[in-house]
Amino acid sequence: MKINELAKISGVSTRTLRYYDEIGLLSPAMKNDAGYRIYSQREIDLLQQILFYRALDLKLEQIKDIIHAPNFNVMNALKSHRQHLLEKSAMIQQLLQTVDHTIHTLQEGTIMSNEEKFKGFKEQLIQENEEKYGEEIRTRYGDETVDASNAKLRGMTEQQFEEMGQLEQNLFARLREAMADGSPASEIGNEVAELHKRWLMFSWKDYSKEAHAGLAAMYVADERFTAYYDERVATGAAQFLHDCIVAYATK
Amino acid sequence: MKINELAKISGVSTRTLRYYDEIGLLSPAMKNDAGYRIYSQREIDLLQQILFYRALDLKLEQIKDIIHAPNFNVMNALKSHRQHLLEKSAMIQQLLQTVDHTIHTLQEGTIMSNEEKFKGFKEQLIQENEEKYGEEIRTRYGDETVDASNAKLRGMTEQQFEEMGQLEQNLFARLREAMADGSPASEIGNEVAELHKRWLMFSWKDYSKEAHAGLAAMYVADERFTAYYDERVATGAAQFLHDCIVAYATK
DNA sequence: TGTTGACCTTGACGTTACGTCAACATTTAT
DNA sequence: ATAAATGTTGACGTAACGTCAAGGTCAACA
Repeated sequence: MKINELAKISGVSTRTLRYYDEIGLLSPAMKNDAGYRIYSQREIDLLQQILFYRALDLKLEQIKDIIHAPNFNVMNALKSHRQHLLEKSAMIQQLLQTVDHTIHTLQEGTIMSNEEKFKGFKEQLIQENEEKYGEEIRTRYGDETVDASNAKLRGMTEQQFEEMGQLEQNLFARLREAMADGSPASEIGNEVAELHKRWLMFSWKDYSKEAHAGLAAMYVADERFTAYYDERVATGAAQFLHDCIVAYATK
Repeated sequence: MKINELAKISGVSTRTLRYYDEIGLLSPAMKNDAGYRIYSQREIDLLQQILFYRALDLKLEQIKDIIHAPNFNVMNALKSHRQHLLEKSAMIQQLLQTVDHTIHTLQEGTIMSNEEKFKGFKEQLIQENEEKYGEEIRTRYGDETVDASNAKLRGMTEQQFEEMGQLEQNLFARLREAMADGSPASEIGNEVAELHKRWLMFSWKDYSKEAHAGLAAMYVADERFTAYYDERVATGAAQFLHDCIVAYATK
């Protein structure tokens, strides 16, 4: 029986059979004068065993031992292989959990575990931006603006990111002060608008007073924006910030 | 920051960093006059993202897209990766089941599923042989005989195995005819004994009339042997076969 | 100033189980 | 006789690095 016949009845490629010969896993019974590999019934049977163990995902080296070592302990080999599979399975379950968590996080913007830290945080912010305001922003300013914004956010360094956070805290504080002061058109109200602009510039590629005022309008029109500031600063903060920005932008 | 520093704070090898540079996944910010790779804060951040995705078992090519393609859909990538993991997990569960089954089969010699086919069938037969008659045969003829028999059976080709099955069918048919004829010492009874001898030779290394007669004695003494023939041929078949063999062996 | 040692570079091989040519020999069919 | 099928060996490619090897660079110390 020549190599092609064996390949056909066994379902493996001729390359595979040559490779098995090369590594000494399955050698032909003989070679004829032309150097052709000639296989006999014995090799068919051996190949069948080989394919059985290969289907269990054992390494060819291991199979070689099982098949050719006269008193090889197959049971031990299988048990250790079983252990190996179990470990692999456990790892995949772990990976699945992490992937699921990441997907969920991207979708819902939930709280991150410490492990996911900084990177996860940035991704979440991008996602939140997109999901919550992406539609409005896209409608108002076009796709390019949003994508560029996300890309810029993505490209931020950790340091820049921290600066952005500090700036926002600063904004919150000044906003509270301005609200206590009473007038959005005051100097402190002006400062609030400027802080907001600087904060915005971390993710905006181009700034315009119109766009700034447009965003401010959303701050009072969209309850999610409103809630964000009202929760973090004080009730009415979103409205007050809006007023500051409008005063600043029309100044 | 030179390559060793980045390697140390990130926990990857310098080889890995050079490789990432080579494939364009993470290039240093610049190279100094000596050709040293110089990394900046930006690369630290990128590397962090890379390692996060790598931990999810994504291919570096995929990570490259995620990190560098400006509007790459991370969500889709993760979802397809999740699917991939699920499939891998299913396969491993499948493998575990097969391995467990194989281990169990080796241990207990239970019935095989069709999947395990020929190879499994041979193993099972050896196992059955051992379990059912191993003790008696070992006692009567010694371990060598049994082990050699099993080894011979194991070394049989599929073709030989089929021949053996056909021979047995033949034996059954002639046995029925001989029983109808009435006398175990007849010519047809003689033929039955010869067929049984040929059948036996598939697993016996050495044949002797004494051993053949000894086995025949077991055919009537041991209910498991008796049942085997009585079920497959006719009631009293084991006894009749015994008589044929004795007549043949003492002829 | 020379030298040592730490650190850097590129280049290349090894890993696993084959797939995929390529160049050439042989067998089989027309 | 010739074309088609089938065989051979040889070599490269795959994924993500580990592991030398040969040689350049840099800071420190005698």
